[in-house]
Amino acid sequence: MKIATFNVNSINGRLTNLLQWLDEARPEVACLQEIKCTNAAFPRKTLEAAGYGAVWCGQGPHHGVAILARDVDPIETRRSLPGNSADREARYVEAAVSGVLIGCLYLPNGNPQPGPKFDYKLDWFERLIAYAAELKQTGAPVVLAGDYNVVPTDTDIYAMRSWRTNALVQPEPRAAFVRLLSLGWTDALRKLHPDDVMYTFWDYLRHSWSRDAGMRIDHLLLSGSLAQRLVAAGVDRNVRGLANASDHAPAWVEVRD
DNA sequence: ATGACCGCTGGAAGCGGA
Repeated sequence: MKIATFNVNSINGRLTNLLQWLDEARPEVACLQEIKCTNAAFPRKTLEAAGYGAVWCGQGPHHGVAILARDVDPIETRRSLPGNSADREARYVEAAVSGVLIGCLYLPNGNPQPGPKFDYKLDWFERLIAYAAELKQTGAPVVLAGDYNVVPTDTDIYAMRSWRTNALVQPEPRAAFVRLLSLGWTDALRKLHPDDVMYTFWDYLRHSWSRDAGMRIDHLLLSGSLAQRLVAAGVDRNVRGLANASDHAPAWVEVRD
């Protein structure tokens, strides 16, 4: 079973790229972030024609998440992260697919920092950690996949010089990421590729793609029972180099059925 | 490196992104 995560940066603006990637990579599950559309504007029929059922949580011009599943309809289990009923941003959706619980998340960017947006990021992270602890205790096979907006270590970024004050590399979110892992979650790409450069994002600015000035901010975290089934993990880098590309590339894991 | 690049809304220029 192949499970992928892909920040598409507008699902309707990226539909051709998305369909081409689905056709080539053929993931059983695809977690999407930044779909940037209302619930009504989600391209359900087009994806269905391509063989993918979907659940989605849209919001209009920003944010928005979705889970696609090949040949089946995902069974929606959540459409927000618990812990703050006043939080209206569309950043979490969850569904069961073929016996695996899929959490698709879009963690707040947090810039500029310090400031209210950074506080919101850290608060959201705390809620995620609390909920991840609950999920872990169930013992169910779970993947928490998405755009975490955290560069875990300095080896996950091409250079620190121009990013040192950026919210993506600050000690607080990095410590939160470590704390999340320490609950018993496995960073799948790092587990199988401990020393490799595995960037998932290249800024549109400064010719970042052609210089390979990237960073790893999209992650797939596996619960214990799912981590034991992990057989492969990677990044579909080529997707970033295509015409009209998102600034992110898909990351994926393969787990034994 | 004050900058750039992209997508959205609205129908210009500003916001959000990372």
